[in-house]
Amino acid sequence: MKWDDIQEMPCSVARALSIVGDRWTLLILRDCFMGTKRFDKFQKQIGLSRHRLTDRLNKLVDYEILRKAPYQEKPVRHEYRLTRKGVELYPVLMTLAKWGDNWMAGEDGPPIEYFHTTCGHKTSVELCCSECGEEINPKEMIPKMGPGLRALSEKARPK
Amino acid sequence: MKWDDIQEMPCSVARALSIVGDRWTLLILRDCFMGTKRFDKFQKQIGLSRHRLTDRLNKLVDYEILRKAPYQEKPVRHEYRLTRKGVELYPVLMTLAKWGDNWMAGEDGPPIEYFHTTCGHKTSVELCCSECGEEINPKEMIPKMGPGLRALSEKARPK
DNA sequence: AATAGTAAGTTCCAAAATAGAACTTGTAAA
DNA sequence: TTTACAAGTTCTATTTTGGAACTTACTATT
Repeated sequence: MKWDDIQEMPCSVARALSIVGDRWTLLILRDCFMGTKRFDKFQKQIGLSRHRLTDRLNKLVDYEILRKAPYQEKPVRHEYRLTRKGVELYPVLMTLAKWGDNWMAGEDGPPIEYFHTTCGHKTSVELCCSECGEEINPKEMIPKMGPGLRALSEKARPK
Repeated sequence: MKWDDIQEMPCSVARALSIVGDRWTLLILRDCFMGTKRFDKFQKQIGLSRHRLTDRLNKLVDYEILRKAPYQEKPVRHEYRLTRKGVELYPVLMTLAKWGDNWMAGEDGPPIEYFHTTCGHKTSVELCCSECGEEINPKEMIPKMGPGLRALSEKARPK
């Protein structure tokens, strides 16, 4: 199985990972959420090769997760900004960060803490049900075949 | 920057990605949450090479995200089960799935839908503040230096 | 006018990671 | 005796990556 084939899987996790599931992309997006916008900043903060960075940024632009916006003429220079599609990856990064805080932080504690300006408290994120608002326990979630899968299986045996 | 160095970064996202940030690991864990436990099942469902699968499963066992449990003697066969540390990656997978549903599903709609047995509704997941319960908007979250980073900067200039 | 600096890349090559197929081990069933 | 199964291991060709040097288009400094 080649990496590009992952995108064809009828699975939203696989499809998402086909874009962000490599070594660097989520680190680039983490930096975006911290305000980084320019090529050199990404390169210094993340420490990946310029070659790879070019690649990844282009891919993110192709998929409309970032967009290039000129910030000067002569010579033209662009910065990379999150689109709405990109901003909506925030929960992925925050849940990763929370897991890292809980399981990888060592005895010094988490490197970063978060404050929720809306309520004024030091906070952490929780995954909640959109309907009842309760925190989600994996055992209480039942996956069922959705329209995407049904459409596929109908194409497979067309009557 | 080599991939193994990522783990040393004072960033919980980077540390988490040093374990789960490769092409296959999160797909393996997705299958775990769907109930897959055995080598051959993983291999067939994901389509990665046996070699890679061996590697990734061992890594997940080393990091105590999965553990091996014997399910027969003669010959001894093991299955792979999520530990608590592993189960706590559920929010990462669900936020990825939600993003994939929203942005990668095509016109047939999401392949899988979820039902929350606790409240009985078809649901999707939301990221909420642990303190006030409101849904989180990235702009309302302020990152501040935490104890992990402070400890580091004190080691850097000892007095 | 010459030199250095900056931002955003591109080119090149050696090294590392991967895919896919074949092989191995221990066992049971036909 | 042959076939099948589960869970790997070994092998080689291919792909991806890291890192350093180079490029382009400008601005600032000497």
